[in-house]
Amino acid sequence: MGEGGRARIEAVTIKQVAARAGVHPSTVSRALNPATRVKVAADKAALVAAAAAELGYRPDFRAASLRTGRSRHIGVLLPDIQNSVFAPILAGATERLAAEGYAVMVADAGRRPESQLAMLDEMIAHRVDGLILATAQLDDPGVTRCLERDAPVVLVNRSEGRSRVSAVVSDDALGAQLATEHLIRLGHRAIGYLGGPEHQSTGSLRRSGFEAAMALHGLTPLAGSIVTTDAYSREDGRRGADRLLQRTPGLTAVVAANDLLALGVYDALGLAGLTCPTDVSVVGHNDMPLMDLVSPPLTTVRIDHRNMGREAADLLLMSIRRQDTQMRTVVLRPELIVRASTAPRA
Amino acid sequence: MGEGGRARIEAVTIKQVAARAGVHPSTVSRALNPATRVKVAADKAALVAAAAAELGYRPDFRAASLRTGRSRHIGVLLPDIQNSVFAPILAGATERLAAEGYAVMVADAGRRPESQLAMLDEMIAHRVDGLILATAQLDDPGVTRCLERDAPVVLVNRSEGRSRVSAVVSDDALGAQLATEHLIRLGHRAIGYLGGPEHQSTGSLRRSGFEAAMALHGLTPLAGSIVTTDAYSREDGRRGADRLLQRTPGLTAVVAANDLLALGVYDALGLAGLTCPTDVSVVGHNDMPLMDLVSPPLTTVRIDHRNMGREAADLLLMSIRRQDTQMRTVVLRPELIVRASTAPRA
DNA sequence: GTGAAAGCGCTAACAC
DNA sequence: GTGTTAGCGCTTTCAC
Repeated sequence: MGEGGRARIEAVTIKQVAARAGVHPSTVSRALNPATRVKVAADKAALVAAAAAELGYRPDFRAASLRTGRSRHIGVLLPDIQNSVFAPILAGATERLAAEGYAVMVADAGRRPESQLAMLDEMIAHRVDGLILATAQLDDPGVTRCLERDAPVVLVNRSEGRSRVSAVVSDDALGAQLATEHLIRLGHRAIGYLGGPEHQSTGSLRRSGFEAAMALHGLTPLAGSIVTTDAYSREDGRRGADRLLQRTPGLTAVVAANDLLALGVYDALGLAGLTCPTDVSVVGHNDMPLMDLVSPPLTTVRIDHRNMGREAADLLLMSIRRQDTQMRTVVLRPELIVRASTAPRA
Repeated sequence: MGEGGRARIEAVTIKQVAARAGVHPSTVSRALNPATRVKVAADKAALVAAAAAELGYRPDFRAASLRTGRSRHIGVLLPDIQNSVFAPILAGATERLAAEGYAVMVADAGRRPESQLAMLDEMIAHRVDGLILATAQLDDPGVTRCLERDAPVVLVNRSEGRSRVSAVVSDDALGAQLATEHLIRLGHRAIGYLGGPEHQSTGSLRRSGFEAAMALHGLTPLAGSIVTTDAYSREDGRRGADRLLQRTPGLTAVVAANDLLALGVYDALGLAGLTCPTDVSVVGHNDMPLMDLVSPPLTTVRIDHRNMGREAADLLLMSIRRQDTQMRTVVLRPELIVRASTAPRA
């Protein structure tokens, strides 16, 4: 590659195009920008277009950005790229953003707030025009930082406690309620709950949904039948389910706050010599890919994460363009997907 | 947010820091850059650091980039963000890249070469310092474009036919061979092959591996027992397996070029009233997440995709830094993971 | 060791 | 409608 110098992407400048077309650089700029093309004579515009095409000219967005103050970059902060919940969110967001000419900077920020803040600062240093955060906690320092920096920001999947910024989330309480009522309808009474981190909206709201559904049907959770975990992982799910089974032996069903946790319940049941759904019914949350293929196929609550990503991008673009300065929360409706991990109480 | 103007991330400039510290902007630049810090007096450096911290100064990478010619952006082109093979690749790459101070621009480029080229051009317009392509075909126009543009590029997961650029791939032929020999060892003779797209290295090499293994053991594939698909999807897998079962009724085992295709084989077997592994053994390729939980747990070939992403990032960084101008191909060793989808021939 | 000055490639306000 | 000019925020060569 190249002639031995430092590796660098070759660049044709606006000046070279101008020289070739025999016009001034600003005319080239105007001719190439759809918004200002009307200001330039048709024949010159054609000349410019031809010259640009011949030279393979691509405007330098960095330079334009420096001048206009808009980078056409959006930062997306994810807690875990490999968690399959976030892939469709990212896909939905990039779909919308790319269509609008925005480039997407992605960071795998991890679970620790400090590392999340560091990556957020990094993105701000790259002068992104706005941010989509999938990392929010109920009280989130990243949101505070964005507010300080006056950076347009939208939360996705998880919301904040005090609603300081726009967010796109699923109705997590409703989802957990649908899951719980499905079990109640199947005759279950001794229903355990395996929750996620309580400092995240998903963890807290889904638990509320479970409790609300139980109360609504005059049921009181048995002592020790609500367990929360530190993270949404299969391993944490297994450990949590172990505790649940040990503390509350009579359980005939478990509502898990997340599919990964539900798979952990499968693991724990297997280890305890129990069978799902014969001995214990299990419901998950998210409807991750392949949940129809695990054994038994998981009854769960489907969330349209791809659409969630799209909506978040739309909200962010509106806020960047100030078409709408309004803070708003979009709540998507989840759907119960009944499969074979739930059965009538024996 | 803000005082009603257009949304914009507030910026503290080097000038403001200089004014506050009572020094010249160039001194601030030198003091803040680790490489040039030695050139500035310790007391002034401390003054600058304090001023920068107080103001919350973050250098504008775009401006620096314009000046230095290096954007510290890397573009990653994926054919499908939602395919779980690419998430760990992206995670591994961002891990390395972020550690080295590079921001990652990601694009979901789709399967069509035209859209891939368009997104590639977009990234080049953003003046990325280099590119990681997970989209490569055996004859890839994107690679040609990068070469024309003199853009540092590394392929990941899929390689090119003529090796024009560096790549990090799994030994796909070996993987398919391991899978096939495992079946042969179990006594299977009538082994079918369900392949992926032939214009991709994975599709072509895995098929060769299958054929090589068969030949090595004196076996000849039955007529019609090799079928290829247009895409690595569960649905294409089901259709392909239908054809396979119909054309070659006596098959007792199937090597699939990919886990998704293998799951499609499960679907087709179910539809045909056959059972895996009792009637037909199945082997996949990739060891996607959850393949241990599907029913039956899938015997497959594990590839360390996260490490693949890391290695690709490393190779790219070396090429950008010209520490090593060498074109090189890193071939990772895959590993056979035996689970319950394969059994001795009945 | 530090300041002055130029300039990366572009856009936009201004002149004509 | 087109050219001129200035400048976005930074780095880096050149003086001193």
